[in-house]
This record gives sequence, structure tokens and C-alpha cells, in this order.
Amino acid sequence: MSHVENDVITKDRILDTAEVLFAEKGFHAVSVREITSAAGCNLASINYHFGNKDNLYLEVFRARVLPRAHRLRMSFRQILEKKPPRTPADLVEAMARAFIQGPLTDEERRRHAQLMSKEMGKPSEAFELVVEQVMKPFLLDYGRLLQSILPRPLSEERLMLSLFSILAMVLHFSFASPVITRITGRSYNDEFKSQLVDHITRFSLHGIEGQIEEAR
Amino acid sequence: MSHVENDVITKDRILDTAEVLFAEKGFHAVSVREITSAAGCNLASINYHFGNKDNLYLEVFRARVLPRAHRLRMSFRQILEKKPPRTPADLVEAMARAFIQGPLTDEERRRHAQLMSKEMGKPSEAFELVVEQVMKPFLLDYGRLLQSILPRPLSEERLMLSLFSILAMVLHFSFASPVITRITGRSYNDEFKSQLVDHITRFSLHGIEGQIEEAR
DNA sequence: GTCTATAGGATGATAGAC
DNA sequence: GTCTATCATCCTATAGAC
Repeated sequence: MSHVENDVITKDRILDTAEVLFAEKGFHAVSVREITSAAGCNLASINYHFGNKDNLYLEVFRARVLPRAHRLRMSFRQILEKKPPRTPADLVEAMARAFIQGPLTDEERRRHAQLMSKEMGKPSEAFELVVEQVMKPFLLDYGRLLQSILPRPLSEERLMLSLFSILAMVLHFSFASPVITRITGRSYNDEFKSQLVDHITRFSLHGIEGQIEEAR
Repeated sequence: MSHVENDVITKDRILDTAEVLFAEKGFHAVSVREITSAAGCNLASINYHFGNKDNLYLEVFRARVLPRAHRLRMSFRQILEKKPPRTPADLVEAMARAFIQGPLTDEERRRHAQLMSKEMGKPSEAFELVVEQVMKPFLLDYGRLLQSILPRPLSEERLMLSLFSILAMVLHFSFASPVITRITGRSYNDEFKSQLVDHITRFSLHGIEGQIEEAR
């Protein structure tokens, strides 16, 4: 029985370590030696558990990124259940809050945003997974919810662009933290994160309502 | 004299090729062999002209990215001179237009956004250059201009967050084109780019004005 | 499942001829 | 300035002992 236990633990440690390093440096900048030595296991273990390095990268998405996206969605829904949204503002705030003040640690959120941004900027083998299982469900869910609350319907095109804009801000404020900290001098403590949620909410809210006014 | 001419041409070809490949794949995913063979020159020429691969990367920023950022700034100013901004909307539109419909080709704009995003997400040796010579001048210029036009002043903090949000959208719509094309089904033709500028303008404009209302 | 040892190949960099 | 040839080092992946 102990070999099974060890198996799971080693495999998990590799996945955790690999995710951190892939997010930080990118696939090609990380060697299997770096991963295994950081995970405290043998050089050959990646090939044993995952076949090859490419497949390890895919498994990081299947076993870590997708479940986390799922957790984010659940957190988003919980926030909405606690305080049923009556205005677009409630919805945007719930979304920003789920990502920035939700169940993720600062490192986890940044890692998630980095991996997502990498895939969005330069699609790799994991692109299909990201689009089909993270982006599309999010956009459909969120879009439908938003439409149902808006005082008057928004065209599919404008809705998509607005959702992309909100997503862009949330991801950007998460993954570009080095520049933002550098230029504003603010570190990502609770106060600043709360300010970020406020900002995104107000900025996006008026953005969306502006779209409606213009479309009248 | 011909050796000097050849020098410049080869060096330039290497810089052009390297920029495209670094932007597309990232520093570590590109080998000097790949660059030199794509540039049609000898393997040793990178070390001869730039010393080593690291320094070639820096030179790509010094000789290509920074000048392009400068061109963008000039284009932005020209647009403002032709139509002096009277409202925040004019300013946001001029900014979005300079980047999305300005002097850059689609490939050039995407390349620029990719390189900037890479540096913002994972700072490298070129980070200082990007922050000091691209980000800071832009934020200061643009922030001052925006303040001077706003009906009532915005706090430094809110101003910065708004500028980062606009920047996030412009960069995102440029560098994440694979996902956006994939999901919306729209290719980046003139019509769609014009829609993007409109969208960013309206979205950001109401975002900024929303900030003022809230601050009253 | 984990280890060592090693194969087989790609990489960045340099020396030296032209 | 450009080339060829080459070195030392790194890489991924595998074979085989335990």
C-alpha cells in the first residue's frame, strides 16, 4: 500500500512544483531537472509518471488549472447566492471579488493569471482546454447572467467585448503585479485588493452602462 | 565601405528576426541557431555583433521596442494636434486609435503587446528599460493630460488605476487576439479594429466618469 | 516506484581561417 | 565581417538495477 501512497504524493509534488515554475518562467525556460530537484524527487520520475515533459504541462492544466477555475466559479456562485444580484454592479463586484478576494492566495491568483495569459497570448497544446473548459463556460454563464439583469438587452457583440474588458482588467491586475507595485508603490495587501475590486467594479459598471446609453 | 554596409544590414536583420521570434515564443524557447538561420546569416554572427544571446534580447528592446513606443507616442500626439481634445472621450479615443489604428501593422502591434506583456508578467533584464522609458513617460504624460481635461480632479491613485485599466484593455485586445478571434469569430480587419476603438473609448470613458461621480 | 548511469542530441559560445 | 569546426555544457528520455 505504501507504494501507492508514495506515488500519489510524488506525482502531486511534481504537479505543484511544475505549475509554479511553468507559470513563473514558461515551459521552455524550465528543465525537468529543475522541476524534479525542486520537488525533491528523482530526475526520471517525470518520465515515469507523465511520460514526457509535454504531457506534464498538459497535466498541470488538467489537474491544477481547470480545477482552480472550477473553484473560482463556485466561489463566484456562492457570492451571488449570499447576495442575489439586482444590478450589473452587484454582478461585476461578485466577479472581481471571487477572483481577487476569493479562495485563492496571492501566489495562486498570480500563477493562474500568468498561465492563462501565456495561453491566451501564445496558444500551446493546452489552448483547447483553456478555451473550451475555462473561457467559454465563463463567458456564457456570465453573459447570460448579465443580460438577465440589464435594464435593456445588449447586442451579443457588445456583451462579449465588455466581458473581455472586465476579464482583461482582472487578469492584468493579477499577473502584472510587478509593474503595478513598482509604479504605484502599493503592495497587494488586503486594503489595496479591496481598492482594486472597487475600482474594477466602478470602472466596468459604468463601462457597461455606457454601452447601453450609446445603444439607445 | 561594403563591409560597413553589410554589418548594418546583418545586424538589423538579426534584430528584426530576433524580435519576431522572442515575441512569439519567449526568450528561452528560441535558440540562436533558429534566429541566425531565419535571418539567413551565420551562427557566429550573434556573438560577433551582440556578444551573447542575453545582450541581443536587450538590444531588441533598445533598438526596436523603445523606438516603436516612441513612434506610438508621436502618433498619439499627432492625433491630438489634429483634433485637440476637449473631453476625456477625445483623449481615450486618441490613445486607443494611436495603438490600434495608428502606424503599426497588425503583426507589429501584436509583437509589441506580447513583448510588453512578457516583461510585465515576468520581469527580465529589460524590465527597467520598459518601466522607465515606456510605462512611466506614458503614464505621466497621459495622466497629466487627462487631469487637465477632467471637469474635476481625480486622486492620483484613482487616476493610476484608470490608466492601468485602459492600458490593460488595449494590450489585451492586441496580444490575446488568438482567443478573441477564436471565441468571437471576428478577424482583426479594419471594421473590427474600428469597433474595438469605439468599445474601448466608450467603456473607458464611462469608467473614468464613473470614478468622478463616485468621488463627489 | 525510485534510483543510477548513460545515451543521443541540442545548445551557447569561441578559436581561427578567409 | 563572415565562415567552419569544435568544445563544453546542458537537455530530454530511457535502460536496467534495486
